[in-house]
Amino acid sequence: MIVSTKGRYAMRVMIDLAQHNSDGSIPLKQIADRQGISEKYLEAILRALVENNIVSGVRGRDGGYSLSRDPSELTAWEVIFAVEKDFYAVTCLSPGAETCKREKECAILPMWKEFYEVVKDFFGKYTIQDLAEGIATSPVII
Amino acid sequence: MIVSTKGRYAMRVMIDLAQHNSDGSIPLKQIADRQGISEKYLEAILRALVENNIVSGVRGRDGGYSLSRDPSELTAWEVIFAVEKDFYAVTCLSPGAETCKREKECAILPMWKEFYEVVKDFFGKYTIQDLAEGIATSPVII
DNA sequence: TTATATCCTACTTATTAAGTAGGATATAAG
DNA sequence: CTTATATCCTACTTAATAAGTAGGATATAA
Repeated sequence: MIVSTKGRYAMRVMIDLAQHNSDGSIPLKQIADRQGISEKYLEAILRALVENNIVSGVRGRDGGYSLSRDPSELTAWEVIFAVEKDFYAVTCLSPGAETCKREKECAILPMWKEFYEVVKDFFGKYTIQDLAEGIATSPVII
Repeated sequence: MIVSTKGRYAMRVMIDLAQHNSDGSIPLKQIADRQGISEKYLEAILRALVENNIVSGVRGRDGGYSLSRDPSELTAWEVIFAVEKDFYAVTCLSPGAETCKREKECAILPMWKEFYEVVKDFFGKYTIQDLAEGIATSPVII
């Protein structure tokens, strides 16, 4: 599977938060109940989103989570990239990877590089607002 | 990582076979040596390719592997899809998945569906011949 | 002070990726 | 018909990641 449960859940949480964007901070428990996701697992996902400045968390009574920017300013790419482990095409392109000896003569590396850009652009063009409003159906699909 | 070592190796094997396409059947050992990949691991990858009618294997003396079609008729998509476990966007779209209860009201499913098509089209437009000839650099990358 | 939250560290378990071992089967040549 | 050379096939092992859990520290409004 290209996108794991973590990425999938993260997207659902974002849509959920967007749909309750005017309600102030939403407690984790509420989201978990609505989405049918384990509280503890959701907590880990939300932490990754907080660390990447995608949502902001407020502690204590009346606390909870909310989008850190307007949903029209947040893209699916940011969300997926924040929670998926190494969302690069191949290991060769991961920042942590040691430089490959075959790199210069590698006939396929340009394809992998382009693929990363294509994926980034694809998810980058979907804003959370679009998705929350249900405008995900694209004319590209036949 | 979106594409695993298996998919990466499979692509390298295909390029290798394309570059030795006129030499008849190429023994596994030769490919493994050239590509620096473990023989036994390569064997598993080649089996998947054989099962998907992408390469054909000939047993016995003077045996080996060769492309089952002209490299211009083989795409990166076929190769990657054959060796990667479940190369779908999300579990919801895997043929083995039970039908999701939220499917009708799911705001994100159309995006996942479109993503699968985008990935398929992207790798589908690269033929093994293109890659073997080193025509992978695309004007799309800046 | 207390109830309600998020934050943080450290686990456990399941699944997949990655790699290995050894024998069965086919085939061309001597 | 024997032998060397291959692929085929089943079944492992080990490492890494995904998925989920537990429990306490910290912050905050009433």
